Amino acid sequence: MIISCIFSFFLLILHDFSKTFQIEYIIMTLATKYDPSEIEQKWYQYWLENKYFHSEPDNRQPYTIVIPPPNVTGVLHMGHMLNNTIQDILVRHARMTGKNACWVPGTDHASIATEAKVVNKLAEQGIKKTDLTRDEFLRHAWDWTHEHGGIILKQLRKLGASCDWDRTAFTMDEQRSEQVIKVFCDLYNKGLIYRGVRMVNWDPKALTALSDEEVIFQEHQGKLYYLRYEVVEEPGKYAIVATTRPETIMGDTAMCINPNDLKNTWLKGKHVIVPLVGRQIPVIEDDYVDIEFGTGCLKVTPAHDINDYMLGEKHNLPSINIFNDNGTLSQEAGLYVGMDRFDCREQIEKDLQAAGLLEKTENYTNNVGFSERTHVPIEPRLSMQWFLKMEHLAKIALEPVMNDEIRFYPAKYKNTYRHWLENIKDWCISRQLWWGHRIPAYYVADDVVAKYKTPKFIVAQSEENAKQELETKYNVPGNEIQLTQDEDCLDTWFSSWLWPISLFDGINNPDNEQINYYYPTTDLVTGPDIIFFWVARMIMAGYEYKGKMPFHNVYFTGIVRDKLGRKMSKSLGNSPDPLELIEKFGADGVRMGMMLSAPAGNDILFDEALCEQGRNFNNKIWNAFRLVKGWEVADIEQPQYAKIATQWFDSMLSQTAAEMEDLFSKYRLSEALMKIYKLFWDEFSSWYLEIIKPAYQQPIDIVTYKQTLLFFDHLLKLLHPFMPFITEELWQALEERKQGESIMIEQLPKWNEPNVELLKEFEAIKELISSIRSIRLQKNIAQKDALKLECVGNNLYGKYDCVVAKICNLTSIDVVDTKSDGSISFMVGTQEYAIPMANMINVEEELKKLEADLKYYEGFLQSVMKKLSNERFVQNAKPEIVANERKKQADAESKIAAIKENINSLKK
RNA sequence: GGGCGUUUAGCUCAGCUGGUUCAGAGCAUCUGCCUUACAAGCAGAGGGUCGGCGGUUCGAAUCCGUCAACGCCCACCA
Repeated sequence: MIISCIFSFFLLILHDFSKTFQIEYIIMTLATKYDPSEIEQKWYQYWLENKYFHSEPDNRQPYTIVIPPPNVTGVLHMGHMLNNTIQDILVRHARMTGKNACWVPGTDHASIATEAKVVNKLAEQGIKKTDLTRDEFLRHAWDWTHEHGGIILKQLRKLGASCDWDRTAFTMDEQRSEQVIKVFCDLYNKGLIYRGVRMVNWDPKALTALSDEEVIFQEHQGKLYYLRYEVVEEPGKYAIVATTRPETIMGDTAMCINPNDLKNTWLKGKHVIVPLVGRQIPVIEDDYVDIEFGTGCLKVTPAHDINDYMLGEKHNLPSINIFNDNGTLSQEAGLYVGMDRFDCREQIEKDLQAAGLLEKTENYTNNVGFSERTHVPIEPRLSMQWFLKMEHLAKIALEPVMNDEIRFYPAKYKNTYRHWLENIKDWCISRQLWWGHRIPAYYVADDVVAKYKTPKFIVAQSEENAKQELETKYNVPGNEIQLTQDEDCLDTWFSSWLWPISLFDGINNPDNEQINYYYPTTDLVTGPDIIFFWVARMIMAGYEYKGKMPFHNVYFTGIVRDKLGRKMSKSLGNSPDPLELIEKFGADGVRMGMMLSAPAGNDILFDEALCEQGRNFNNKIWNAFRLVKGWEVADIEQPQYAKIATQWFDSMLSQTAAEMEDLFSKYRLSEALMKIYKLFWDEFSSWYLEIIKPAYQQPIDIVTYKQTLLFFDHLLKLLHPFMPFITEELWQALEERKQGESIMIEQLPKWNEPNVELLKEFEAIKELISSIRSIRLQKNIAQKDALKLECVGNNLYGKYDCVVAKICNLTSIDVVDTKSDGSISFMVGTQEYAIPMANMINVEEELKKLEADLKYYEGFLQSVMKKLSNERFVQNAKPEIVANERKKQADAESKIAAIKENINSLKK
């Protein structure tokens, strides 16, 4: 075998040198560093031109993702990068495994956020929203949307996102709007939507009601104020009330004590005077009051606190609304009129102090609700709003997630989901905003209501329909009908929850080909922060309107944080600009950086170093390509080492591909990426290519070459979903390609059955080679100085000799009974090897090493023996475990014997 | 106040139903190399009582209990 290796080596040397220049030319034309900038642009354009992203129903299995629509006027941030990288990987992978993949992009009108942006922009131009009519304002908003809308989608293209852009939708485009309105009417007709006065979360900055989900509770360092309320019936005596909000005393309509509170019994049936205000209010009793808190006296302000509101209802208290909608004090307050609520708090503290009505203050931390969008403290407020009853919808949405019909990755969010659904309250769906879907309720003039006994309003898909209904159902003559549409618009999420259906026109046109083919969608990739806002509600809408789940799987990404674990934020300045990153490391590099540490559900600690690792990997691939394409090919016999290497790598590739497929099915994408990373870098580049690499200026045999190109092709395909650009560039250059070919529409190959025995043996060979390299390093023997290898007793891995000889520059590999004097020996498994080292070994050093080895193995043997001599172990453990221990024992014993022999021979 | 989760090498994380894939991976570190694909690289090496304590078991990173630290979600205590 060695002879045949050497023989082919001579053949190589004898080969014609004339083509050397050509080889060097090819290598020179490719830079040593991969430069992604032009390449990315070029291939994205190519993909678009060839419409590879576009999908239409056919007879293949569909694979569908709907994008979580980013805000229409938003810009790309790191969260989007992560989220969309994952989606693109899934979509590209699906495309390459025979599915008809469709990734539908779009944007969200983001009612409150966009309206705020437009208001700000107008303010910069000196225009106040209140000076504009609704139509005028909306015109500005649309202008703004057209100007900035879709920037974010353009940015996604830089990332390589393979969205079907022909399907780009907007939550407020005509088709989507029509469906939203239709659903509203339908739910109203089903009795699930109602209108009423309720305590809601009021955002005094955006001037709108919010849903419970849009309120974020945060700890807030405040004060607890102890106020003195003089008792009417006992002048000069005071009841002390502890409150965090002294500015609401103008709204007090009672003081409440717990009937079982002995220390406050004296207040029963009495009245107290509200400080500063001077108004008398009754003392009422209710179990709700916590005797231990403060003084046990609670001021009751039914208009401005949800609990006080409930007390007010129960005890029939009047309600005084002391705030305007913007959070300033109203006329009804009587005092501090027009002052902001927080200024008022400060002022009232001073005034109470001055009046001697402030007993004391204490530092106090409490939970304050803030608006998710405007970040101002929420004001609980009584107002007329539209609500959606949730009981029925929650019921139909719970089971499918709990029984894994819809799978959550990671599954821990099932608990969160269940808890929310089981404690759900009705959804406040009206917003006092203009930018959004206007509520399709049409108010009938009062006289008409009286005259024709019509309802006060008609809910209908259009004004026209409402009129018709009045005419036909209530016999109102058309010329008497004057309708005014409700001023409010709908919560943004009331359109988002239809997204997987409305994108395929499934509400308007419930039996169309598109919805029938693409729905239910396959995967949803989103953040756990919108599990209630969006995920749960889409599931509700899915079952309510399609009778089916909206998606089969939900992949929850983590939050992107900086490497110190802090959330990325503008104020911290720790959020890199994604486009700059792409410029610096290439889209493929950044994609890899995102994926390297992004297991589902874990927050990712983003570090530029990860993108650098991604870029370095690109470079590695690039250079491997340069090497392979730089070879000159000759029609010569395939060397044995190359034959073995190709067999081995074929198995390695098949095995890894299978493992990757398994990881994909579990949504463990970062692990799949790590698999292919190691396969390419370690197994392919460091082992395979190094083994088959012809000597300098020698050609490679055609069989090995072709096989290598095939391997390269397969590796690129496995890599493509993660790194679409470089893989396309190299795949196109790998062989002659026709116009219209692309790696992204190629299918993954059918893999061979891996040869497990071969893989196992090859690992031993790697260990052998590493050991020899290690000896070279220790003994400072250059690679060019050839060595001999002796196999003591026998040669277990003889068929790989040509590989070892080539890589390690060995002149011979011989089986010997006793190794040469002055040789260094080592073991690979149970096989002992020796390298003759004429005069080069340091006996003392070797002895030291051997003795350390001996000590280790003796200790190891001892622990094995301890187990084996334990009767209970031998009795209870599974037989194969016991057998394994016995094998360990035998191996250890033979190693110990070999080491002892070595020591003895060295000591001679 | 309730619920969930996390704690394994310097960092980020894998370790399924307890025993050779059990102490792993990538990065970082250290040593030697500008070796003719790649210094954005090559070769080699060193790092951990698996958060603490207790229990179950022949055997525990893995199961149970408990404590601690951190994180997330939910909740109307002024």
